[in-house]
Amino acid sequence: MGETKHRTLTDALKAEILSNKYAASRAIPSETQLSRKFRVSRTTVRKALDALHHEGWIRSVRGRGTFVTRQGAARKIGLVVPGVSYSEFFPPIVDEISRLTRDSGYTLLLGNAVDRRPEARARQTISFVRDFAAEGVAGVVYQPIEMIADAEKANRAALSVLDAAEIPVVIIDSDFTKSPHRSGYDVVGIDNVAAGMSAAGHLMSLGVTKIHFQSRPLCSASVNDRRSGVIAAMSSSGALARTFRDFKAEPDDIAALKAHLKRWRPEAFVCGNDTAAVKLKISLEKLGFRVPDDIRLVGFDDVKYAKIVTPQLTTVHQPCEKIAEVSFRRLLSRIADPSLPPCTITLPADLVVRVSSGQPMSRRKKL
Amino acid sequence: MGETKHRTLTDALKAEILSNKYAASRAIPSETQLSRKFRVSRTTVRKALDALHHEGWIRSVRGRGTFVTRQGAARKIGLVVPGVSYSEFFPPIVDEISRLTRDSGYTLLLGNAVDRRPEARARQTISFVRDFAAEGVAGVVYQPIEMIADAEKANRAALSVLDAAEIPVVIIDSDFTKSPHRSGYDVVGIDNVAAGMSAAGHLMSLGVTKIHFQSRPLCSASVNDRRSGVIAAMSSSGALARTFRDFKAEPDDIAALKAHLKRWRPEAFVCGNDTAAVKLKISLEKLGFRVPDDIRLVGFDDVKYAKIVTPQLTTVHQPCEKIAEVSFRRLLSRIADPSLPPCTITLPADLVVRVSSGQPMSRRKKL
DNA sequence: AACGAGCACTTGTCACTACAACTTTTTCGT
DNA sequence: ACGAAAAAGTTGTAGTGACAAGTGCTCGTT
Repeated sequence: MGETKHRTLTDALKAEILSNKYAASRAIPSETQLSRKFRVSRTTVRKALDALHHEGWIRSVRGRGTFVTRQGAARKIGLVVPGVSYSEFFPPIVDEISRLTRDSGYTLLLGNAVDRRPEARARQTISFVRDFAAEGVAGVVYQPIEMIADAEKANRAALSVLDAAEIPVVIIDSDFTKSPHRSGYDVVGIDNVAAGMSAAGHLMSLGVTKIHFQSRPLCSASVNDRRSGVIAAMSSSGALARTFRDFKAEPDDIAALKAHLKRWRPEAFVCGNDTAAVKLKISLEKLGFRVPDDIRLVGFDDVKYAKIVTPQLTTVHQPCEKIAEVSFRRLLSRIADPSLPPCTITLPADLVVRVSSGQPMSRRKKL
Repeated sequence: MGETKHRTLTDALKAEILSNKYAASRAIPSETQLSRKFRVSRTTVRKALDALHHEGWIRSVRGRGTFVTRQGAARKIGLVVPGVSYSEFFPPIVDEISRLTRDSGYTLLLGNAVDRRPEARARQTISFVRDFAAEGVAGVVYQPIEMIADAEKANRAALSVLDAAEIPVVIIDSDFTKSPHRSGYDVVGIDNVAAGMSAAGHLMSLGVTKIHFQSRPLCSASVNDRRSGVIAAMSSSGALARTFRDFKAEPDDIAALKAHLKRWRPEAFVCGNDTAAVKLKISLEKLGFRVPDDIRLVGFDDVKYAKIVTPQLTTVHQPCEKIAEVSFRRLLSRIADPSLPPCTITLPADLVVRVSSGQPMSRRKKL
């Protein structure tokens, strides 16, 4: 089969549309004009146009002409991430979304805020979003701004620009509003509450009772949900609920850690994420505590170095590629039908048991 | 435009395919035969076949002929619900899914287990599922069996029949496994943890501290998640977590209720669902407690009579139509691409504040 | 100046023809 | 009797021609 006339014509027209040759308000050349220009019959032209119509690039009106649709004109997708290099969560997501956009005939615009200071990243994010709206992207995959004082306000400000231009948005990782509130956008990520329950449930099954949760002062909604999951798991076994404590501090704040350990004597820390868990391990060792013999640790995300550090980190795996795939598909669906009800899509997050969570209590006592 | 020749031919062929006129292994009549039979040109026949091909009913092989696809042959959807009449949750879902299946050219097979005894409903469900598999349905929307001792095992048994036949399944309402575990199927429902947080958060904002959670001894995973949400919300304001108590009993178990009230003196009950809340209200009144003056109540689901009973019930609204719509769309997606990763889709569930949750504490004390 | 008829142009539908690419069946030569 | 070639059938591609249905503009009449 290979290259047929109508197929080459389809591709040629796609390329012309992508290069903004045709304004959205004006009609593209008529079927007879196209048949003359490309030296094919009108039948062939119609077959090519049918294909484009089916893929949502154009729409035709009898008597008036054929027009490029909004989606067709702006076959670009924006991806907003606050600093690819600052987390191991994003590189695979960027890779996967790049692949998917290319496969679907879209162009990817990457807005990667790279400033070290979170406030500057917030400002950068807003300027990216403005650019995307000006470029007329068909949709945006958005990772919320975190680690600043009024994160929700900053995210609202950025997304209101896209709302004004009626550009669909899918949020990845987790919503920027604190549970149980919702932002009203689609969200794709893992079930952080369930992840927290898995982490705590594992420790409890080992016989651990005094489980504390470490999180940084300005933490994201996902970390809050993980904390909720830990509490929910512990309270499901009655009395255990009373042994929960928060350790809300930077993981390398040695003084705060020392005071916390002395006062509450935790048996295990569940940390907001793997990065914090590794830092906390270093802090604990500085204070003379060994992991997992004296204090057990569990993290979240399953970053690359989680199985390289000593001891290997027990953590909850974050399926980045699948999150990217699902969020992109969802964005395409929403571009096709903006009236879809906003929903949260969560993917399974499996606990990966390694060394840092330790052995069962009874066995340890025997040694 | 109206009825064109190719459109009537498309519909005629669809009807013929639906009536099992053509075996999947044999080719349907050739284009020239169809053009003679329907007295139209081959151009028109091809246009009709193109449409059917695009909708996934048929596939053609050059030189051999045109064949009905698996999906085309089995354009039936199964809907399994354990007793439409026993809950206000299901009638709107059945209505909506009936409408959507019709609109999409599918036939709906309804498996409605109607026995009063839950164990009998479980057996009925399995026989429905067998019938569906024998009929060769393209997919099943499944509401898990509840209220029996080993519900998870029963659900697994029913769904394994569909797995063996490689029939896609979407579960509505909530998974049949206890959090944080997942069954591995798609799930469409509300975020029950967030709903529980909303309910408790509302009571806390009124100044209530002693919030208890009522649930029946054999409750579903969704009720467990709601309970987790209540606990999570209460523990986020520190000391409050210690005032939580479970009241795990039938809502019309007066003796148990009396003992619970005397021992713990709750200020409010969050109930597993609206039905239980209304029953609990009656029990409370029998014991001389008024709602909301002595005890506040919050339910879940926002059933029809929630705003008819006295006092009107504060509850969390369950968006049944949207759940039906989203689950059906998801099933179609999964039929089209069975390799999609299984995910949980949750929709927003808004708190509806009415009378049963009472006034703010301070104002009440003034009166 | 306002209005309407007509004209030029658009897309949508339909028919017929021709051939290419491929598969299955039949026929014919060995 | 067997195998290869031919024939007959299938879908896929491409062209031509015709008319229907709808839009927008022009020109001429009132």
